[in-house]
Amino acid sequence: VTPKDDRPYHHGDLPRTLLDTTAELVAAVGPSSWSLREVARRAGVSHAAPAHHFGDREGLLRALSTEGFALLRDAMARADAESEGLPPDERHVRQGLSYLDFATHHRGHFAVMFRTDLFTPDAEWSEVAGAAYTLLLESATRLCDHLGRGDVDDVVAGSWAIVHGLANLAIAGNFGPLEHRTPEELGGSVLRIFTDGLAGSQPR
Amino acid sequence: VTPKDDRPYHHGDLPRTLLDTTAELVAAVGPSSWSLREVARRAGVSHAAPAHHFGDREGLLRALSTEGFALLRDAMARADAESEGLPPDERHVRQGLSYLDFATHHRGHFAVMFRTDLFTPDAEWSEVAGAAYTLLLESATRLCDHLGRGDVDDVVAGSWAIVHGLANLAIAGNFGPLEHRTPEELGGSVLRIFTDGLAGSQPR
DNA sequence: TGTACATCAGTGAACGCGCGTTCACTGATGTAC
DNA sequence: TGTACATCAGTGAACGCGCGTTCACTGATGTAC
Repeated sequence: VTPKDDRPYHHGDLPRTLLDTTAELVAAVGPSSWSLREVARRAGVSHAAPAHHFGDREGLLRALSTEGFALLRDAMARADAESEGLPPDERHVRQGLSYLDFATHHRGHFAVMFRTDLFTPDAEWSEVAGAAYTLLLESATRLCDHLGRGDVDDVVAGSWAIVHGLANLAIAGNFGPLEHRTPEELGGSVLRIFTDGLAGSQPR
Repeated sequence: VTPKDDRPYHHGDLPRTLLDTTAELVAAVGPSSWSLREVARRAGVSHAAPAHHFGDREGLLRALSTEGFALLRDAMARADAESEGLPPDERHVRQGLSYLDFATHHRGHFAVMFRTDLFTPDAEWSEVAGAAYTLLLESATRLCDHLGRGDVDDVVAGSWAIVHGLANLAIAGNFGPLEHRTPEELGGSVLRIFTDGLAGSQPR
């Protein structure tokens, strides 16, 4: 099926195109200022077309967020699988870097994912967001077991905050004199300092 | 001067009221979805009044961001002053906590401060944002000197990311099972793990 | 193989709405003399 | 102390605009027989 022949009436895969277009537009103007009509315009369909697949504005936003968490979950799972056999701290660092990589390369999705003030989460969203969180929790737990620490919460909060914060600062672009370093470089260094701290001190 | 007597024609200090109202509204609906007319409505003035003091929408946003950086700078300077005499790592932690405290208690300002995609920075903005950054840089440098480390960039990026990330996650409210801990508690633990890592390992 | 018909995808006109900005205005204040 | 006048703060009507949503429609597809 190749609908390349001069704009047929039926699009081919409009839902896919709409998600891609929305991600692009959100990356450019933010998760609030995009409009359904602009998405339709860029996708080359009438402004009423999106309603057929996503209901309304909120539905499209929810779908984009859900897709984002699925992509993040997959990226984290991949990092986990590819680092099998390495020490828990190294695996934890690599998982963090996969988060950072996802955030900087899927800015539209990332900008929307946590914005539950902009859409009402449904069952699918909760499931897939929970799955991503579970991967983080498992890696942190493994690391704590390895080090004999009981403060899993601190490890989860710390590693999440590091990569989430770096991602947001890098995306905002107000990173001051740090802009000559890539987020990945900085992320690697900072995460390793953090895991060094975990290895070298007791919870207090 | 007490203009309490039944809504006089002149407001008293409308610019102040407009900034406060905008901060509240932005905290509630985000840095894009607020409207000039809603601000005026809440401030009890006509919708054309804000233009007198801030020119246009962008001007009000810029003023709010600038004020935010001034408040942050003051909070960080206070933390610095109050921790004089303590070891550099402890002082650095306290500076970080002052950032976290500022962010969670001035959500309207914080939501706007780094959004230079929404307004064009002017000289005053650059000065005051630079002043806040300088305080961070000085604290990180002092800590590095104390520990004999050369990677000031990593220390700046790490501590900033930790508190910036925690603040964003806490504000977004999708903090998962971590919600039973306050951002300040978590911030303290995480920052100390980070400084432990700085003390216990060499830059690599 | 052909035809009728149900289903689905996308259209385009219409609606009502809240928005930012402009502009001539009016009310209040303060200063010069 | 009083008066004229300039300046400043806030008003309210008007404008044009892009928006999300609704709705009757039309074009395309696929299935039953």
